[in-house]
Amino acid sequence: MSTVLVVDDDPRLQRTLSIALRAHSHHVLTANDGRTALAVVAEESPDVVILDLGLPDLDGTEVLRRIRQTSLVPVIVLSARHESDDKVEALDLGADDYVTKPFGVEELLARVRAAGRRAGDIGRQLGVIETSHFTLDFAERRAVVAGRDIRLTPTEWRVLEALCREPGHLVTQQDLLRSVWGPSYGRESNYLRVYANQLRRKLEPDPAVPRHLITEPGLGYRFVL
Amino acid sequence: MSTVLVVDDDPRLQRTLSIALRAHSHHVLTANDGRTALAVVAEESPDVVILDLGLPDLDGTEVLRRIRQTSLVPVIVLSARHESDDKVEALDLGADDYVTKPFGVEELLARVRAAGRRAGDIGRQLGVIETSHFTLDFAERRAVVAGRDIRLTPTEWRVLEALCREPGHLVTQQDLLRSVWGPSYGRESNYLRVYANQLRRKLEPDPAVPRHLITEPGLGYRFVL
DNA sequence: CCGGCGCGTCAAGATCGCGTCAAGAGCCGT
DNA sequence: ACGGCTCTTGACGCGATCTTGACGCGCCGG
Repeated sequence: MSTVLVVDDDPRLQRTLSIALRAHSHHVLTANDGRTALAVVAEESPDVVILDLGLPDLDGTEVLRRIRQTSLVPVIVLSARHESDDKVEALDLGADDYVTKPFGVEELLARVRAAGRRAGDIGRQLGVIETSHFTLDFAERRAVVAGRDIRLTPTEWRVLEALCREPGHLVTQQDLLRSVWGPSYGRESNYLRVYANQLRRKLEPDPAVPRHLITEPGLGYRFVL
Repeated sequence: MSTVLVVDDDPRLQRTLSIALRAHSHHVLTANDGRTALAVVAEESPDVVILDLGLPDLDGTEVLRRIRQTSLVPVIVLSARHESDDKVEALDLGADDYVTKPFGVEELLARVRAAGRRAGDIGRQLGVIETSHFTLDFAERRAVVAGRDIRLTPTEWRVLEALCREPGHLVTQQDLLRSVWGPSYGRESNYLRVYANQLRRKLEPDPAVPRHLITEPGLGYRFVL
């Protein structure tokens, strides 16, 4: 399914994890120290990294920092229970999750799946969305409506992204506001009405009778292909 | 996913909680004292509030009381004291959960998830309800009756939610009124008759002979599949 | 047979949410 | 500094939705 890099200097733990991960059909890479880990991340670009903070050569947080300089790969940090400061630091540096030892293998597997899923969701670019009337290329930021190139503003693109992540699904006003304008905009405002209007004018065949950008009164909007 | 407000005057605890919550992909807002907390609740309408009772300016219970004057947001109360009086008082004032310090971060995270679920995703838990004649998708707010998409109003959905929580079971008029129109509407009124009527017209094969939305005279209504 | 009670039905008025417009502020490149 | 493009914000009208009151009908007990 996915490639997981296990970074740990304890051969026993490494072995246990490898077996468990392979049993769940992950591809497993291993590294015993920080330098090797960095090399493997660079060479193989794994989908998930499991990183023990207690390493022989480099400090675990240092490894994490360097990984983050070049990669957004999800990192799950392992640490002994008492090193809570490390934990805090690791998460600040961009770890995606932490697990304190001792831990159950099942728990770790669940977190690997979760991390992979989160990354996949983020990484999954919207690519191209096509309807009978217009085409949206999110990667290129190009919109073609009825054969003509149309300019959309940055905010319009972001609204569309939030709506098109799951075509056909309802997106609540709150979700829309938060993913476009940030967490603080949880309440109603004119934004959505104005931008829904704007988008309909630019995209819909007949803005007065929306076919793709559907409003769900009191709830939010739905984008249908 | 959801926005959590952490109200605590201990910077260390605040930091730990923030990091843990962010690691589980919540948005985090913080407040060091009661006044700020009230302002943030009013301005940002978070999805969950974690409230420490020991605050510098206002008494924690007072903060809770004022939050409840304007908002139904789920509140999880933290307290160092083992005094059960506080616990009782807090729960009376409308706290949704109560955690005594010291506590495990995982435990708190679980309670945040639980609180968020109770409050936000009421519809989502119901999933899809299907009968021989119509299908209701509460998450997507879609109703298909005899193969056709039917539009239901927000209040109609809320009534259906209350009815469908336990298909086949009797739901009393009081329960219905309370869960749709709020705690103050314990008394009889026309609401239920009007909306039962409305729903039957939209959903029943023959509104004159209800097969799914059954009246229990003097008691309430029953939804049967 | 009669009267009360509870439910179904209807319709009118009040209210709410959305679409629309436009003015002004902020930002950027020139 | 200037001009153009965006974003923000307030105002307004309209249609959908909610609320409320009135009325009729059937059931049940007196």
